[in-house]
Amino acid sequence: MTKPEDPRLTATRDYALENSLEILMSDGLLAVTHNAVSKATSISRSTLYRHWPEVSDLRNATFKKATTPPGPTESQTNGPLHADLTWLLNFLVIALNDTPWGQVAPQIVASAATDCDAQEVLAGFIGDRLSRVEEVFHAAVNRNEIPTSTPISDLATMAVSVPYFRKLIAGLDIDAKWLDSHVSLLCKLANSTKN
Amino acid sequence: MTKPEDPRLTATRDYALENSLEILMSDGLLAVTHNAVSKATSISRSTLYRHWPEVSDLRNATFKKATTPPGPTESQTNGPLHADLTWLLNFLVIALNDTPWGQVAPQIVASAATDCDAQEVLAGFIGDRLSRVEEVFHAAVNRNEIPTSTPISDLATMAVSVPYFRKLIAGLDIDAKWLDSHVSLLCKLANSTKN
DNA sequence: ACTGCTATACAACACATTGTTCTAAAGAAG
DNA sequence: CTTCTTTAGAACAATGTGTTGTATAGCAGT
Repeated sequence: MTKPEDPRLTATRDYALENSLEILMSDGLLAVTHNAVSKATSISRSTLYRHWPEVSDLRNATFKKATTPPGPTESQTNGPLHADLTWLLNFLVIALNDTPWGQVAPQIVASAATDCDAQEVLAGFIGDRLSRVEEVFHAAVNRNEIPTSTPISDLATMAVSVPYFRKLIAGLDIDAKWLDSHVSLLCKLANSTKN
Repeated sequence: MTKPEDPRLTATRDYALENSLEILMSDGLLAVTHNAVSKATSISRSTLYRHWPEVSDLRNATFKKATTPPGPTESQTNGPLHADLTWLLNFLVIALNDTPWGQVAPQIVASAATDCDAQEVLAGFIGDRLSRVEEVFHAAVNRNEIPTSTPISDLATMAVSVPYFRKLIAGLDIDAKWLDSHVSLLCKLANSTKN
C-alpha cells in the first residue's frame, strides 16, 4: 500500500550519505556539513537542506548509516566456549579495526555525553552486543562446561569492555593474537569461579 | 629570575578558563568559543583572542584545565587486595561521576580519534591509572595473597576498563555498591587463577 | 606623583558558514 | 502530453570567526 518512493529522492539521499560517511571517517563529525557534502557530491545545497533541514539531522543520518550492525544476527552457541567467544568477539575486533564503526564510535561516545539520540543509539547497540555474549555464556552453562555460579553478566561486560577500552580509550591495538589471549583468560575465569 | 606575570593576565586567563570549563561541561566541546566565553565573562572578544589566537587553543587550554589529575599520587599497597583496589578505583568512580573529568572524557575520546595531542593526553592519563592498579596487584603477589601466576596486566586492564566502559560507552551507572561487587569479582578472579 | 609600558574594551571590518527563499529547469507518473 | 515533484542555482539574512586600530585603564620603575 505504501507507494514506492520517487527514485530521485533515494538516489540523492544514498549518494549524499555515501559521501558524508566518507567525510565523517576522514575528518570527524564536525566536518560533516551540508556545504562539505555539496562540494563532494555536486548536489545542490538547497537539495541537501531539503533532505536534512539541520546539520544535526545530516549527522544523525550519517552515523546511523555508519552503525549498520557490524556483526552477526544470531550467536553461535555450539561450543566450546572458547570457540564461541572467539567467533563472536572477532566480529567486534573487525568492526573496530576495519569498518566505519571503529572510526565513528569515538564521535558517538562524545555525542552521547550531551545528545539524547546518540545516547540511545549507542546504548542500544552496546546492549545488543552484550546480550549476545551473555547468550554464549548461558549456553556454556547449559552444556555444563562452566559452573552455574558463573557471574555471566559481569564476565560479559568484561569481555566487551576491554576491547572497547583498549581501542577507543587507551589507544592500544586489538589484533587476533590479543583476542586469543583475552578469550583464554575469560574462559579460565569462567571455569574457576565455582565455590 | 622569572619576573612575575602581570596580575591582569592571570586574572583574565583564570576567569576565562573557569567559565569555558563550565561551558565545556554543559554544552560540549564545540560550544567553547571566544564568543561564548566573552558573553559568559564580559571579557572582550579581542582580549580572548589575544590570549588564545585560535579556537583550538582555547579548547585545548580548557580541557587541559579539566584534566588536572583526579586521583592519588601514590597507591596504597597495605593490603588486603580488596581494600587497596576499592580505595584506588574509588578515585576513578569519583572522578567519572563528580568531577569535570567525567564530562570531558567523552570529548577527549572523540578528539583522540583525530587529534594527536588529545591522544597523548588520554594515553598518558590512562597509562598512569593502569600502572597504579598493577602496583596494587603486584603488592598482593608479594604478600602471597594471590598466586604468582596471576595475569596482572590483564586484570588491571579489566579493573579500569569496565568502569570507563559502563560510564562512557554503555551509559550505565557506577556507584559504591557496584564498585564493591566489581572489586569482589576481581579479587575472586585473582585468587582462582592458580592451576 | 610622573612616565613609559602593557592589558583591556570597543568598534569596525573582512570572511566563511549556516540556513532560508524564490525561480526555472529537469525528471517521474498518470 | 500534462501534472506533480525534485533538483539546481542564485540571492539573501544571520551568525560565527578572526583581524585591526584606537582609546582607556592599570601596572612598574623613578
